[in-house]
Amino acid sequence: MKHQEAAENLREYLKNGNHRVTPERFIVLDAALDFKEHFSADELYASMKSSKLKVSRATVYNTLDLLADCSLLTVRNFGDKMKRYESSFSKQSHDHLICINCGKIVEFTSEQVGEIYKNVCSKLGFEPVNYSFNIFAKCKNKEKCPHLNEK
Amino acid sequence: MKHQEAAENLREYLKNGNHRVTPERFIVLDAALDFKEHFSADELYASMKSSKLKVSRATVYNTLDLLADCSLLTVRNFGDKMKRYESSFSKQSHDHLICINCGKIVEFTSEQVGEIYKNVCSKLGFEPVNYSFNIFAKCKNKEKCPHLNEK
DNA sequence: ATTGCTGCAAAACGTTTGCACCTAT
DNA sequence: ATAGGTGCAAACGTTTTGCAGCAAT
Repeated sequence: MKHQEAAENLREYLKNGNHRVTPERFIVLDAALDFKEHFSADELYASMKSSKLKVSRATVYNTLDLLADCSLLTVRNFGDKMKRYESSFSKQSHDHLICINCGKIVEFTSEQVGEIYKNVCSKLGFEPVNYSFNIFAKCKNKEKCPHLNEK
Repeated sequence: MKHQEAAENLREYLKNGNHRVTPERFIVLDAALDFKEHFSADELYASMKSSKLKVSRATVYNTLDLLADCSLLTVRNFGDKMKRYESSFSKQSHDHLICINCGKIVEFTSEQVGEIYKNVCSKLGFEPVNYSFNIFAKCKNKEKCPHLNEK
């Protein structure tokens, strides 16, 4: 258990929610928090598989939902068909710019967006839950795009 | 051909891009622009089918991509697995708030978001292409959510 | 005549589900 | 003892693809 604090949070959440405290859930948590950057459920599953961590695909998917529910992971949607997850720890809140040449994801922060988010909710009479702000853009010199030839 | 101006744009785009000017493409265009609000590819296909418009599913999917490429349609992604499209005409640019109780989509406008979008791109050295700003929220009184029992 | 487009069905893809077994409570 | 979770494979829903025939150029 590399991520003690997160594990404590998870344990708490499980107990309060009539969920069982199973070893698989902590294995997935550890693997997810180890994953640098954003990952999809299947990427995590594949990575765990190759690390000989024996948790089924269904459990990985289920557990990721759970970890998102208890805010240990944040869900991201970059316009393709896969959900992405990222650790909620160790990083201030941020948004994403996706390069449409190469798929590279650049993170940026803007406090203003968070304010707009709250203002819109209060103006429309909704309780804020979450928001997603993604920018799609391309390098100004297409040829220079550092990742253009990666995929 | 109900949407003359759009059809002209499409014809232009097709000719410039080594695409053929086929009747199917204009049928899909018309149906798409007739569709109020946001729609998925399959919703449009189903609706066209029940209107006896005989265009295959593959052609609907291909044509929607094409129409998005030439900016007659705008692509939206609301965090579920389906892409949504909407007419780029007749509406000022806007963003979306999605009710997580009922799925209802509320549109709002904020000029500030557009500015942030451009600023971030120029600061990071990217050419702006597009952005998506989605707010996920819920009605303050869950019981009152007008669409809660719809699905 | 060429080559891109269409329609159809089949495949692909990420994700969810059904079910029998297991295990935390 | 009993929900709830797990693993596996099969199903799912959306989208893409392969291919033979067709039609715009």
